[in-house]
Amino acid sequence: MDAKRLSIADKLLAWYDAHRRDLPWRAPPGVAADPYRVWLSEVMLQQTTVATVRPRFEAWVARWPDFASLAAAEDADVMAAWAGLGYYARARNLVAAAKAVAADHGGAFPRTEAALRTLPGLGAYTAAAVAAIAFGERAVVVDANVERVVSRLFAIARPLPASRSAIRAAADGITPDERAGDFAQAMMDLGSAICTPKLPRCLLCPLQPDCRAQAQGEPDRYPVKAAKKAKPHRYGTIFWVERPFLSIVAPLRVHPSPVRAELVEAQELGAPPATHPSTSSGRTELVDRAVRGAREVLLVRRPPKGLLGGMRALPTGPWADEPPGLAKAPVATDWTMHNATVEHGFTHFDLTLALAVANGDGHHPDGEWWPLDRLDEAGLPTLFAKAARALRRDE
DNA sequence: AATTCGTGGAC
DNA sequence: TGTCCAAGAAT
Repeated sequence: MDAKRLSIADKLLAWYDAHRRDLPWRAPPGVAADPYRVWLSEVMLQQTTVATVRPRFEAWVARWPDFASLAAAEDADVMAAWAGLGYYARARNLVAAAKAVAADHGGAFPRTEAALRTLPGLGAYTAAAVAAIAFGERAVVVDANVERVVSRLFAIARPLPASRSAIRAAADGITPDERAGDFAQAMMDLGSAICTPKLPRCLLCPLQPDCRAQAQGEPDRYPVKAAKKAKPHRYGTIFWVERPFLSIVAPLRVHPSPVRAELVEAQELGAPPATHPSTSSGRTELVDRAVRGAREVLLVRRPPKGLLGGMRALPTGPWADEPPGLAKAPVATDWTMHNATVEHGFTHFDLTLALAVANGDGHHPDGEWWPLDRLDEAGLPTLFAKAARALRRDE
């Protein structure tokens, strides 16, 4: 058999049949994929590693197994479930897309790349990937793996992102009419296991004879990338306001926390309170919490768009080029500056946070008093989880 | 076209 | 230790 007669797609698909990864969102060979799982996994995997996604995907589908259940979910629950995964617009768009499917498509998920592309959170890559993997449509699927593999195969020297159109054209040229979904996943498995960014394993590569970069001797020179900008450093303050779980009742009627509201209401009605969403045993636990002097911390909901948009959070002041101190503190009170600071790196800037601590009570706009011993259930982005950890450690 | 969106792991 | 990077999208 003349290897030259086999197309790149043929060789890659043969390699895939022998070496494909077993992933929870992948149907076994010959079995139709579940579009919901394909879509969810593709969104989770945007700029996120398989190792990070795998357990989060399992937990997610156990809680929301299909489009209908997700469309009916509470926004706060969905955002909390996404906490720690980053790029939180993905979670907002996930719910919006699930609702759009229910409202505009009669509950049926679109099956073509063009129709998928109209859903929020489905861009060029994800629409093509879902169309190919879930529905068998021939679509040109270009992610960072494909960019790397293709730029090496054809030794595309122009730097990214200017080379995108050439890479796409080259990917189109090797995408088969049949098994386009397997081909896309094969490219990604190859990029993950063989055609890696550094130290590619060319000796194991089924496409080695076809690879111009390998022939040139320095495959890891591709893809060439434009120089990146320097990251600015910014400063901010996190405000930690704490109060006893149950002190006095008077202010609570006006500005109750969910837990307190239920307790007060139950006292008025002479009935047991409903179980708080974050508790499991109703009045017993509420009373126990009060008796043992449990404490609560003030949380807020960040604005729906922008950095950490829509997420539950600790109150913060502005980000600035210099430490902003107590600017925009949520309450006028005596603050104690904590010794340690929290360092956090975002994609486009690094942040140093000071920690201001105070005792407080009463009303805060959009505020929510949260039981300290259940803070892990609040769904805080990593930045705030770090701050809570730093304060906890020192108590 | 260039920015703005998180986070954790590999090296 | 800092740098790079990951199944990108929206604006």
